[in-house]
Amino acid sequence: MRIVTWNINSLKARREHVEAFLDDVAPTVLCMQELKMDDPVIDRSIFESRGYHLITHGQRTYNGVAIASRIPMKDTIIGLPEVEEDQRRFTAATIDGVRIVNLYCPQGQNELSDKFQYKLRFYDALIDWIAREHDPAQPFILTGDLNIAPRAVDIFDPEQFRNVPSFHPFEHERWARLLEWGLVDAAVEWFEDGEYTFWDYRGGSFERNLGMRIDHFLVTPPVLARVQGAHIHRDQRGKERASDHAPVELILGE
DNA sequence: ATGACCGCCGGGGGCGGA
Repeated sequence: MRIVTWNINSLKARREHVEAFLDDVAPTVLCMQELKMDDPVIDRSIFESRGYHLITHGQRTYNGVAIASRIPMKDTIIGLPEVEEDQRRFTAATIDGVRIVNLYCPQGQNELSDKFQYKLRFYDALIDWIAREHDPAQPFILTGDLNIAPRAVDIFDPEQFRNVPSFHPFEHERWARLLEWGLVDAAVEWFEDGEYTFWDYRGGSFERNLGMRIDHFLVTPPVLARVQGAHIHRDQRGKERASDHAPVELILGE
């Protein structure tokens, strides 16, 4: 099973790139974030014509998440109100016996912003829900645009981002709690330092590799034992009209 | 090199993103 997470930054703007990715890479599961469309205007045929099942939790202008899967999805959750607070950021499904949670976590703007408080509440509610409803001994994947660079090597200038959202100690405290519960950063060991998943549109960040690793796969030990590799589809970020995020792929064996 | 880019809505700039 090959699982990809990709913040596509508007399905409308990225339609052709998504279609080409499905045709060329053909992942088993594609978790998407920032669709920026309401459910009724999402063209499901993009996915269904290629043999994918689809669950969507769309939202106009901002946010919006979806999962496309070649394998039928069970026990789907479309939004978790106590976590999202009316912003559409959460989908979950069980695929081939693996519980997959696809998230678009808040960014936080700056540490004095109400949006940063919302980000911290989002993580607190998420951690409570995971601990209450799940068991680290079972196969579980938390993926998506988590908007946290966990280590100094996961961000191009950790000094500049000291106490800035994406690399803030309060976020690292939440990250540590996820790991304490039993999750493991499954992709990182397959990457070199300085391999990122996001580059800002401004200032030629991609050409200069001024990026961050903020799109992740956090998995429980039964999933970790199946990991055969991970790959950042960096070529996607170099295309014309690219998303500012690259797709990240996790490869699982039987 | 985050005032410097991109997508959104709406039909002009302002907001959000990270």
